Amino acid sequence: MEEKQQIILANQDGGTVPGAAPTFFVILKQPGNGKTDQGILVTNRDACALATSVSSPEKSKGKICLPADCTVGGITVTLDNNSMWNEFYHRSTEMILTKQGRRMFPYCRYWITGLDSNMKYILVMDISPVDNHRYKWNGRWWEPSGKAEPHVVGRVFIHPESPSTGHYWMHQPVSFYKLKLTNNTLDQEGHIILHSMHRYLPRLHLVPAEKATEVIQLNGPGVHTFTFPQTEFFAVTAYQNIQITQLKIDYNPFAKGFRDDGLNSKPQRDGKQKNSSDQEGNSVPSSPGQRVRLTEGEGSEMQLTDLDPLSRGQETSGKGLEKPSLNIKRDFLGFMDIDSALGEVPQLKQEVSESLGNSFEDGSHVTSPLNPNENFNVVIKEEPLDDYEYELGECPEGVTVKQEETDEETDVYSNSDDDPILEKQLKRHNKADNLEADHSSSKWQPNSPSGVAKAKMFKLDAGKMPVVYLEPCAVTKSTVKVSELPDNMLSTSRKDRSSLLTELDCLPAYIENSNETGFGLGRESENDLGSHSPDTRVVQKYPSLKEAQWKYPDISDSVNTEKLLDSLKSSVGDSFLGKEDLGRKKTMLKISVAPRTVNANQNAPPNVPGKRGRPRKLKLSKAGRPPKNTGRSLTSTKNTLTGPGSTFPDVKPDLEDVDGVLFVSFESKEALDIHAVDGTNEESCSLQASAANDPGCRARISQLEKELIEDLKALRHKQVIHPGLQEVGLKLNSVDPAMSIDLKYLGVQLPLAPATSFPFWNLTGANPASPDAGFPFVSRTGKTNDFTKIKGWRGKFHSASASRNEGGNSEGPLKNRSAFCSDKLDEYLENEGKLMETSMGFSSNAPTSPVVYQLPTKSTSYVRTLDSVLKKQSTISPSTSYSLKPHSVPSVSRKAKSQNKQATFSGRTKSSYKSILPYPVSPKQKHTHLIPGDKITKNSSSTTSENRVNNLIVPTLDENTFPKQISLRQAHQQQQQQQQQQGSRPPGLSKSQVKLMDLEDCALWEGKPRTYITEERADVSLTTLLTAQASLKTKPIHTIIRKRAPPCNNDFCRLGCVCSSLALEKRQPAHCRRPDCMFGCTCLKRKVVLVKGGSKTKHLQRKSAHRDPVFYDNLGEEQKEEGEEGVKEEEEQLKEKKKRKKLEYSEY
DNA sequence: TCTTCTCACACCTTTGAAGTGG
DNA sequence: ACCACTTCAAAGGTGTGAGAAG
Repeated sequence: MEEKQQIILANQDGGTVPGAAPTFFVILKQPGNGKTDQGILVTNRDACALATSVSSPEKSKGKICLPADCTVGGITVTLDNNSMWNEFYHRSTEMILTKQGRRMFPYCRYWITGLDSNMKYILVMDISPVDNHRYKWNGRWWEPSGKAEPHVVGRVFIHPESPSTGHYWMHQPVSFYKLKLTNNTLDQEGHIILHSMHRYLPRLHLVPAEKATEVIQLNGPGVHTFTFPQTEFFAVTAYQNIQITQLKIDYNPFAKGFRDDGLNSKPQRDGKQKNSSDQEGNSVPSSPGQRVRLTEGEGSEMQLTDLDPLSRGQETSGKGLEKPSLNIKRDFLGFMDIDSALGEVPQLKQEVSESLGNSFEDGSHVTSPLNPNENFNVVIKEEPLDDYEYELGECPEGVTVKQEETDEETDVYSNSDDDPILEKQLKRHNKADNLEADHSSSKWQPNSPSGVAKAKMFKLDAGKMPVVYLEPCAVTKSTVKVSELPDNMLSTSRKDRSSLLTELDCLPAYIENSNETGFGLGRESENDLGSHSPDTRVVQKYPSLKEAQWKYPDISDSVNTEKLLDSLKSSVGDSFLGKEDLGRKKTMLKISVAPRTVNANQNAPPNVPGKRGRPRKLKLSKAGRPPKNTGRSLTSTKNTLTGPGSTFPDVKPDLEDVDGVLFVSFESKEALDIHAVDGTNEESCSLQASAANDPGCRARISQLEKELIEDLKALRHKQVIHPGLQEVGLKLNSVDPAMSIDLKYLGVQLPLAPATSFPFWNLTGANPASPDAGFPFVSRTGKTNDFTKIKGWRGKFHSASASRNEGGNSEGPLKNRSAFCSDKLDEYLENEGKLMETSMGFSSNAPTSPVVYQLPTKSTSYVRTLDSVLKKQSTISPSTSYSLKPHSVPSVSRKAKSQNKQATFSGRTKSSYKSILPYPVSPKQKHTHLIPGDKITKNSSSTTSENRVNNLIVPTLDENTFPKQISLRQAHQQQQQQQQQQGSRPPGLSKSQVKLMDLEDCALWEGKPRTYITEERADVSLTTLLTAQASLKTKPIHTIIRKRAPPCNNDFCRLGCVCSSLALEKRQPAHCRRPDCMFGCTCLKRKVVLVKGGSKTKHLQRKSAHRDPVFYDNLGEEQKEEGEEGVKEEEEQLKEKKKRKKLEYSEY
């Protein structure tokens, strides 16, 4: 078959040496500089392989491994993924063409050396037809089948990071993985247009940009072209050779799903590949198992089992195969692993590479003037076969260019004459300065508003070489020569590590959005210019790589190859010459580079290295993810949440003030399970200390544990209702999971009141395993209410539960305990209740005892814990700490910190009252106190002023700062007691604060809520706090407050007096006011507060954000809803009367 | 009828945003 | 506020297989 194939090829190629691989048609060009004997150096093996190469069966190809190096003019380009290419090449590489463009796999990735570190280069890749034939797959190999269709010239791929300095190019692999192939001749995306069932060879053009003028002739001086025969491929729309398919599947990470171990593994496909498998089985291992998969990124060297030793020796690196993934880093690491045995570069090898690289050197185009000393410095990029009839219609841009171009370059283009262009090129080099000025002034103005770099290749006339334009970034209105780029762009810093960035910036055109379709037809747009090769950055991190990167294979084969090629060159070269004469096409590269300052370049957004990913859409909200405005959700959540410090269920902490708020909820079964499993035993342990004072407590705890366990077993969906809620008759089956209900209408106080006041408190509070699942979880930042989204939530919950065993009331052991578990909440509540009980009995002078149970300070807890809050608050000024009574307002700046233990203890209570009174005027303090408000502002989009008004004017008892179960009323009583004992205003309180407290007390005793704001009170507050915001005084805040009944001490109010609520005017429409309905008026349904994110979240958040967490019951909302809000709520209330109020305490 | 091409599909990787926590 | 890290979903790459087109 090989011979047959050779014959076919020879005949088909006509004029070529029989057996000469088309690959060499492209490559070989006998230099006219008298270096003929150095012509193409290819080993016999390679020659034979090449002769039979592309279309020959794998068996013949399998014996060779084409060299990875190609040296031209002292510049060596190494095909980085040579092994993979060879493996594909052995099976006749195929590349899929799609209408939208398909990437190459393997793609071309090179290492380059020998460049001038300071000089800038532009890397251009094009794909040229290997011959003038159309091929077909006969089931075993490719065979010519007719004449090729006209090649669409003018499509090139300019490396997105061009131009960059040689230093940059040499310090990292140059990848062209973004190059896309298409068979859509009308493609406007800038992809390279190929024809299916044709044979192509990629070419790398290295164009010096340092002194290059705007127009660069690709076959001009200084331009080096490198080709690698192994990169030859057949363009197809569907894979013909199953082996190629398998290789692709094996090596391409995106095809992982089709691997044998994958779900999509393709069954053995006989198809067209009738006998090929057998053939290959003998020659080249094609099975994936035999190949080393680099997809795993292990960086292991490819095992070239199918290659002979010589071939192996030619591998540039152990990692010959391109890893399927684009993970450059891994690739790079793989590259690091080089074979030291390969050592230095033999000169002979170099020559071979050079000759390969010079393949198309035209006899007429000799050495590059830039490199007169180089034997092969002149690389002539002629179309391999000029007999192609280039499609004029596909490249009409030339006209456009001419129109745009008014300068001398335009003329050059239009002339498209070899000599004139070359001469001009040379002239430009000689007098670059003059030309630069001219060019810059006359350069074609970028039309792209998006600043996208566009590469255009124009086919001026039939039979003439196209001209490549780099459309400058639209940012710049005038283009400049590459040589005119600021020197600082080449600064040392850039040259080194930052070279990438700077270099990228140097090319204004390269922007990710480069692929504009609107550009002219035939425009050579760099579709992916904007994208950056990921490789680069990785490599830069390893500057030392360069030394190690080079492996020079044994060149023994190359010598033979050279001889062989020498014999071939004459015939081949002649044929090319003849064709070239017919219609030599010159590829000119016009580079229009916008002048940039260094800074501008560095700041160029489009070329951010490492950002090779697609631009991401701005997501307003992700479906599967909590909306970013978590603050709102938090607010809403808090709106319905009842923190331990809240006296009334509906009293929510400020949105921001997560501190001190205990969010106890189970949003998932896992959490519940954890709780159920761990909490039982742990709870008892943790409560030992707290219950130590109460001998009967343990027994009760044990009993409750059992009950809870039974409940867990019995209840559907493992829903466990908090005993406190059970007491009020709440049933889970009547609860809408998506909604929560204002508990105050249920008469439920969470945390529940002390046992003395509420008989069932002990029961509830002591319940170690009481699953307070009804509390929706809110993350620390309030961004999510799904604790499963918290990193390591599982472990943390477990650990938190486990930590319970450490139990005890001591602060230390409990620090790391999570507050998410309801058992902890119960524990906390219990302790708080006891504390309250105790504190109420204490003298007002006695400092508040610390909370027995302390929550984790930080880190392990995902919410701000009470402990952390208290600690934080404990750092408040001594004046606040001195205050013995809980109500003392910390007017003193937090700067003053009390470190004494007593201060810490009292700080908790103190802090709870800190918010009761308006904040001090001090801006700093204000700021500190208003932090919650600020957050609210962020989250709820409320204006700062509004927040401040709400936070300041409304005497807020920040739930966060008042986490304990102590009710405000109780606290106030304590305060009163203290005040009575002290007989004077507490130290640290300003007169205005004291006055406000008095007013508060007055309101209370007048049967109004403590938060009742009289005009006088509002004035005082505003005067004190909002002097700078006089406008806020205008807000009729005081009118919002509704009357509230004083504590009634009625039996039916044991869970919390609802009389005041019922007495409220606002409540009338929402409640029948009948005591029978205190747990939930079915007569007049009260609004339902949405806990979990929903449409109402926003609305509720806003309200809750401004709410006084403690004193505000539902009235708080009403207060907020002055004006429109008030009307709205009225409507809402009426509307929701029909709804059934439900409280969610379910876990799932 | 055959070859070639197109398209939707499932699967996969890549990537950056979002979120958490120190 | 910053950073490191994790998680997630969107975007896009990939080959497949049925069907269309020639």
